[in-house]
Amino acid sequence: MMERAEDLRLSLSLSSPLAPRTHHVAAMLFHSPPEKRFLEMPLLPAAKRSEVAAADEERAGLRGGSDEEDGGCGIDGSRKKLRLSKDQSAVLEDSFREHPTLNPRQKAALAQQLGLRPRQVEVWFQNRRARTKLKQTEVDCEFLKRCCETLTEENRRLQKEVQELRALKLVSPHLYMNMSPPTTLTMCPSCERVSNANNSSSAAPDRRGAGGVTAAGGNDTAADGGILCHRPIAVRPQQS
DNA sequence: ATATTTCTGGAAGTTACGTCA
DNA sequence: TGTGACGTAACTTCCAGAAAT
Repeated sequence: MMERAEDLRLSLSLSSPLAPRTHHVAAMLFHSPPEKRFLEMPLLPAAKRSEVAAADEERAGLRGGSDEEDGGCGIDGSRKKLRLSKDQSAVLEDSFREHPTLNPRQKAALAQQLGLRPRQVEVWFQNRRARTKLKQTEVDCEFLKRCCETLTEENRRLQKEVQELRALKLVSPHLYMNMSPPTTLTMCPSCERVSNANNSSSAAPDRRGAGGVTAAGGNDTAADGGILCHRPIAVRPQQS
């Protein structure tokens, strides 16, 4: 069904330029036998090189026996990067949707099915998880940005309301005391509990007691421009 | 049963290649 | 034709949990 990896690499340069850019297969540095890799990474400390050699030997068991000769590095040690075919990408995507992480058995089966080395399948899944996470982070970031904008706007509106009430209190205290309380419903941004200024025993209980605070009392709610948490913003003026 | 070492696999970050505008 | 941006395969390093000693 699938071409062998060698064939894919062979067909790389012949592949259609219209093919999606996501379809790559890499001929990896990892392909090279350990001795060759040491020549290719002279800057690696000796201790590190033996570590890599150990890892190579360890992983060799996972690889097919024909991997030695198809190392992806040129004579100059440069990496070659090849494309996955459409079919390979589709299969990998399907598999990823089913289970974003693979156990060794699944990895080996998938590798065999696609004509890739298990290591390539492993890398593809690692990168795919990273891309998914990055995308999700972007989405979350966008969502939080919108939340922030909404709250900023709400805060601005409430501050204006407080200013108006203060002004009213100064100009006509009698009217201020007799006015019906604001009907604004307020949601705490952190706990999302809604409080109704007309009902102090609303969904968000005010732990500071029944008295509440006056809008002009210099409390630490919207009047100060702070974050509103568990505190009703619009409160009934205290009756004297 | 507990402590230490080794192994294993994933996340995060980086490098480098191939493609396209 | 050269170049920079971009996507992504492959790599390195670090870490946590499991397995072995």
